[in-house]
Parts: sequence; structure tokens; C-alpha cells
Amino acid sequence: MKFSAVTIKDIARDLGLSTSTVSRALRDSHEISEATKKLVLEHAQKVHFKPNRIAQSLKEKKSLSIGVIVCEIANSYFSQIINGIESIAYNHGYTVITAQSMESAERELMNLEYLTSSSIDGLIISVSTETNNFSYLKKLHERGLPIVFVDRVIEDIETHKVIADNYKGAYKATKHLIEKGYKRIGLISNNPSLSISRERFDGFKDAHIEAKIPIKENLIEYISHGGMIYEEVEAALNKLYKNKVKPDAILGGSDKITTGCLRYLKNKKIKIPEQVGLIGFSNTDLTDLLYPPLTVIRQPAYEMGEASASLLLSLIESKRPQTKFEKRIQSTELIIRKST
Amino acid sequence: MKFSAVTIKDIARDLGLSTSTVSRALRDSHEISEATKKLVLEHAQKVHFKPNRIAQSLKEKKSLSIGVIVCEIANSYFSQIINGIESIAYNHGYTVITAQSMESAERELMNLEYLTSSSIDGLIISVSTETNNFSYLKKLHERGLPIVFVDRVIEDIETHKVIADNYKGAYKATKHLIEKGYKRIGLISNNPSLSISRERFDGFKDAHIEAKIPIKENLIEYISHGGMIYEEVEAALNKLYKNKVKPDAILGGSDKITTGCLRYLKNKKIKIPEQVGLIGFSNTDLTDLLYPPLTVIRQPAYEMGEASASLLLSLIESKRPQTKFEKRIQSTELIIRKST
DNA sequence: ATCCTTATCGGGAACGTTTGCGTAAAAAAA
DNA sequence: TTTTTTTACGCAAACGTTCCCGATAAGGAT
Repeated sequence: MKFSAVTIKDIARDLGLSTSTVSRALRDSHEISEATKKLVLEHAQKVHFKPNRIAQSLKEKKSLSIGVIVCEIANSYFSQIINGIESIAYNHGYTVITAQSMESAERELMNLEYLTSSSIDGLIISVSTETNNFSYLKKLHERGLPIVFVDRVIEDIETHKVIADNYKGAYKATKHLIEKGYKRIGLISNNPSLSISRERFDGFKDAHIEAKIPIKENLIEYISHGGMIYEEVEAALNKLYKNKVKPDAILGGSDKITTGCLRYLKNKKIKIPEQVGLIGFSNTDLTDLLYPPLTVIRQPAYEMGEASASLLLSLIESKRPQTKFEKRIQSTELIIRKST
Repeated sequence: MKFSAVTIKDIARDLGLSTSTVSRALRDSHEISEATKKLVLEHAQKVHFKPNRIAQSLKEKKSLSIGVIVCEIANSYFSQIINGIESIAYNHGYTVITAQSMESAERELMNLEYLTSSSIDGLIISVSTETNNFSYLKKLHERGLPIVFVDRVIEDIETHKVIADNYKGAYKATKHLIEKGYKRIGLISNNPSLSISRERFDGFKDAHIEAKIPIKENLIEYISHGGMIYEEVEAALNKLYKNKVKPDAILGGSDKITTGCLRYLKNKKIKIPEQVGLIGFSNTDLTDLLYPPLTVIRQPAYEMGEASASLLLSLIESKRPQTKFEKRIQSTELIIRKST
């Protein structure tokens, strides 16, 4: 069952040339006469020659492919990031291989091993919520694998990072809630081990401080799988609602957490925004059609994907080992709707 | 900037063995003594040896990768299909390379050329709404590339096909609308060049025939980009509403079409389900949180992905050229909510 | 003692490219 | 004319594997 590809050797034989001449002609080398080049090019065209990328990779020690690991692609935020990555990568002749961690550190490690054994030239990763052991990633980085972090970064590893302005996003959202008169704001967040969680918490906190509203510890809940598992969101909210001080607003720390909250409140028939205000980070393009239309913090996912791909490619294609690294912070947008 | 991986040659040198012995030991050949195997395995472990997949591919003339082309991954239906594909592929040691056509025939062709030059071992494709020239695909198939169609199939090309039961899905949905008393049912569909459109139309038609309700031609609109472009949905609905006989219900022919309809009706402040019933094919997991909660036909996307991956792998790994092909039809589910 | 297995390993070619080096012939310089 | 340079091409090695073929030594059969 194969698909007999024509090789340089075939062309060389047909034309009575050597493989080196053919190779050079195809690569438009100055060492080859125009006449020969024309001959080779035309014949290559005729027999539908396509260079074998596998052989090229082996020779050049480059695979022309980059790996991308995100928690899941069935998530608007990450699929938008991937779209951004692909747009840049394809323009530069790179293949994108995506893998999903499903918020599991174990699966993430598997993917990591898998991708590196596929000899990717570089990696873009948004670590899983579960990940707290970076040693493998760190080792890869030390051994020279170009890595760019997107969204969920690891501060310890010195390389390019692309994030949304989580601090300001959470700050603006919280401030908005406070201005609307909400005073007991609950926060359902990803694990605090995640960079985005800490940044968002800081924004949440500073908006409180500014308004001189104390933060209540028992209105903050952390969950482990980014909202992928609804039961976790449910449990977190149950705890929130078991308190004597019930929240009058909720800030969702991720796309799935936010919609999970909505589902919970709907199940419990808690009225939004009358009984509780709901706001959250989200990139789905349906938030305006939900009931009620959701106030969200939207992240520039596509642009973040583009940025991380360009940074990665610059890393891959730079001759000398880079020492100066960027941290790109892209601004978030607060879209106010009916839920607050 | 490389990442000098340890090779079989390194191990051979370290251990004073030949590369062939090391290779055989790693592949657990019977020609190698247990002692040597143990020695090699342990040393390989210690130096973190990972076989170079590129070299293996070159040697074996297999890339252990499969290509997947869908219209876009930021679409629940397709991302669920991809998840199904990946789950099977990864278990068999295959890498999945996904590409998006964005419903453009041109981009689809580009992706096709790109993937085949990356020497994929097989292809899973759901053709774009724009595609009406299958010659390139057909040529690839004739030259021996294993192909499996999923969702949107090309009948002309003889190979495995995996589809949802579009006929019955549309039939059940239409019947449901009729039972609810709707009589002038509008249909917003993808291009009729698409297999799914024809199948769905047939179900739509037969439900009408059974109920002895004539189908009104001017209640049927076709659009070109699967709902990706909202303006197209808007234009189609505008035409529907320009008729003297206005629809009292609408059947959306795809995920994005359905949500596009909802957005339109909401913008026009047309009440659902009082003024118009809305039903549609959709796989997003937010349809229950929309306003109103949407009645949908849900397709077993994940399972379809699994099925197509297994069929493709069987095609790839079969020694003799296959002549008997399957068409798997997976049943759809009607989920009734408030919009009808 | 010789011959035949069997077990265990090494040599080397091959997969399709790219590229450094060598070398004829042609062109330019002397 | 001779010498030097340039042009245009071929040879062969290399990338990391796998695997066919031999080779060696030990052991058993004759």
C-alpha cells in the first residue's frame, strides 16, 4: 500500500545526470547552468516530483515541524490560539502537530515524550492545570529544545512567554462588579500553581483593596481541571453557597469554569444578575446568546497564537543561542452584557 | 540551536558493540543474548535514548503520521471528531497532523499538497463546502494513498466512509416540528453539492411527504461557508423573511448555521418558539444554556472520529489493496428543549 | 576427529537528501 | 601560446535506522 513517490535518483537516471546535480538544480544553485536547471525543473514538473521531507529532515536535522500542547482543542480559547499558530507556521513551511493534555500532567508528559521523539524543532505549550513538576520540560529546554510558553507559563524556565493581561483583565472585571454594587465577590479559579491563576488573583485582590473591600477567604475556591469536569465546578460552588456569607457575584477563572457556573446557577434556579452577578474569562463566540448574555473578559487568543509562533520560529532559526527573552502581554477586553 | 539527541551509534560506542546489535537488542530480537539485551536496555534508559522517528520513517517508508483535514477546529463538532481520531491514532503510535480548510476549496488543496509532501501514511478528510472538484483527491487515492471520508463524503471515491445518520436526524427533527404544529418549515442548508446536505434534505422532504405537507421551495436556502460567515446566514434568513409565506420554524443545517439563526432571530427580536421554532444540527455543549435552550440533533462526533481512525489504520496496515469498503452510519440523537 | 547446528554478534548496504571536495572543460588572463 | 581562473558537474560521505548476509565460537552429532 504505497504510493510510489518519484525521487531525485529517478530524475537523475532519466536525464543522465548525477543526483547531486539534480539536487542542486532543484535548489537553484549557482553551480548549475541555466540550461541544466531548466531541463531538470521541467522534468521534475512533468513527473510530479515532490522532495521527500523525511529524508530532508534526516539530513538537515530539522523536521520543519513544531509541537503544540494545550489542554484541549475543543475549547474556543485554545482552538483560536492554534489557529493563530498555524497561520504563521504554515507561512514559514512548518507543520503543526497538536496534542492535548486534557488537564492531566500524565498525559502532558506522554505528549511531551511523543513529540520530542518525533523530532519537533520547537514547542509551544500551555501547561496543564495539574502540572507542578517541570523537571522534564526543564531538561528539554536545557538540552536545547526551543520552547515558547503561551497563556499558562512557567516562570522558572527562561524563554519567550506570551500571555494575556490577566492581571488587568481580572482587575477590570472585579472593579466593574464593585461599581455595579456587588460586595461579596466569589472567585472560582484554576489551581494557584498556574501563573494565570496568580495573576488573576492579584487583579481581583487589588481591585478590592482599591475599593477598600476586604477579601473573604471562603469566597475563593480552586479547582483542578480547568472546568473540564463539571462536578468540580459544582462542588466548588456548593462550598461557596454553604457559607454564611453567600456571594452576590462570581468571577469565573476560565472559559469552562464560567459556563460551568452558569450551568450551576441555572440548575439551582438562582437568578442572574439579580441574585448573583456572573462574569468570567471566556472566548466562546456564543456568550452573547446565552441566558443571560454573559459579561466576559475576552483574551486576544488568535493574536497570542501568532505571537508565540513568531517567537518560536525566531528561536528555531537563530544561529546563536538566545539569551534575551520577551514576555509579551496582550491586552484583554471587558465586554459588558446582562449578567452583571 | 540543536538538541543533540543520543543515537544508537552513541550507545554502540559506549558499550563496545555494533549498531546492528544495539538496534536488535532494542527491538528485542531473538538473535541477541539476554545479557546483552539487558546491558543495552539499561544503558539506553540511562542516557535517555529515544529512537529517531525521522530515520525510522525513512528506512521503513512509513511516517507513522496521518493527516486530518476539516473545515475548522474551532467548531465543537469537528474538534470532537479530532479527539476521537487522536485517541485511536495515539494508541497505535501514529501522529495526527490536522489542517483546516476554512471551507475554502483553495486552502483545502494547499493543505492536501502540504500533507502529502509531508509523507503522511493516510488521510481523513471532511471536504469543504466549496469543494466541487475532486480530481486531486481522486488522483491521490488512485496513486495509493489510504483515505477515509468522515461526515462530508465524496461518493465517487471508493473507500471507507463514516457519516452520521443525517437522513434520520433531519427526518426526526422535521417530524418533531410538524408534530408541534409547525407547518411552514424553513431550511437553511449547506451547499447541495455536499453529501450531508442532500441526505438531510431527503429526511426533511420525507417527513413532509409523510405528513402530507408540501415543501415550499422558497423556504429553502443554501449557503456556501457552513455558517462560518454570519452575513451569509443573515442574507439567507432575510430572503426567507421577505417571502409572503413566512416560516414558522427553521431547521439549521449545521452547528454554525443553527447558532447563526439564533443570533439573527435575537437581533430581529423574533420570539422563539412562539413566533418561530428553531431546531438544528449542533454539537456544542452550550446549547442548553442558550436562550432559549435549543432543540438540537446531536451527532456522535467522538465516535465518528474513532471509527474513521480505525478504518484508516486498517487500510494503512493491510498488506493487500482493499477492495471491500464500509460505509458506517452512526445514529443521531434528537434532544428536545425549549426552542420548539 | 570431522561435520553440522545454534547462538550471538559485526559489516555494510539501503532509505532520499544535501554538500564538501575534486576535476574536467571552457573561458579569461598572461 | 601557456597559465590561471571560472564554470559545471560527479563522487562519495553523511544523517540514524533496519536488516540481509556473513563470521565466529561453542556445542552436539556422527
